Amino acid sequence: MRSRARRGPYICGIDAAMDVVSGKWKSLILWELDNYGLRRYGELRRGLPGVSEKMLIQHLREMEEDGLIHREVYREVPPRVEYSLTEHGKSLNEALRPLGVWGRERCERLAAEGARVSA
Amino acid sequence: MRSRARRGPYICGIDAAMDVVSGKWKSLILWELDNYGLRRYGELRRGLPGVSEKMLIQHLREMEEDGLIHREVYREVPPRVEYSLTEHGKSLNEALRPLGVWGRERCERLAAEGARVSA
DNA sequence: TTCAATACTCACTATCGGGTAAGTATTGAC
DNA sequence: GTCAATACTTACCCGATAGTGAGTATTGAA
Repeated sequence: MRSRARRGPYICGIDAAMDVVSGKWKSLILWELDNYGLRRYGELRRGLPGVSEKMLIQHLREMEEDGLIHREVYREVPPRVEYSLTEHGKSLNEALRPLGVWGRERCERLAAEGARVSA
Repeated sequence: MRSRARRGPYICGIDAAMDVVSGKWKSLILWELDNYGLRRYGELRRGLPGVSEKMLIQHLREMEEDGLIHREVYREVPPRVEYSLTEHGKSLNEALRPLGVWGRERCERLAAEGARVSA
């Protein structure tokens, strides 16, 4: 299998950041973990409606490998695994904030356009 | 053909911004146009070593449709077409800046790691 | 004995982004 | 008549990304 080929060389900072954050659910995982602090696998799955189990663990593994999140396993039955953000994950989330603001403004523009069109 | 299906609905601002900026060369195109102000098609192609003509115009068309760039055609022979950033494009570039900084720090971390490993 | 609960793991398939390479249109210079 | 220069356009292919659905391991409860 082995996804994850990149990890550089990168042509610029944006490229390096994108490599880590590109993936259908990664920014949402980042947001969930930032919002809740600590999240079990099943909680994440239920918190991201539509995510497949395969993609969820694949993304979690890659983000762990990239040093964005921490994975804590409790040897219990039934098993318990808790995910949280590392410092790098937190700072990435901060760095994404302006982009989120820009995106929300874009949404508003699109909504306004749509309203004008459908009027 | 028709790429470009999204344009919402988006689940959050990051999602909306990512939809617009995801594409192998888009952030670089943004940077080129921000850096030079005005850029012809051929200049962009030469400024982005490795880009294929197909991907370049595809990205340019999508970015124009998304309101990020302006396309000015001069009816001359041989033809001349100049691209530039719109206000939205400029603000997107601003919003991407912290991400670029984060990415550069990540590059430095990776380099340090690599140095330690190869030592 | 069977089931529930949790967190995966695996095989198969489909879709999409991107690469390659050739072709188009226009007109002035040679 | 042919070529150069520019900005595309088109057809075909490939690999990466993502979806589907079934299977695994453990142990306490019913």
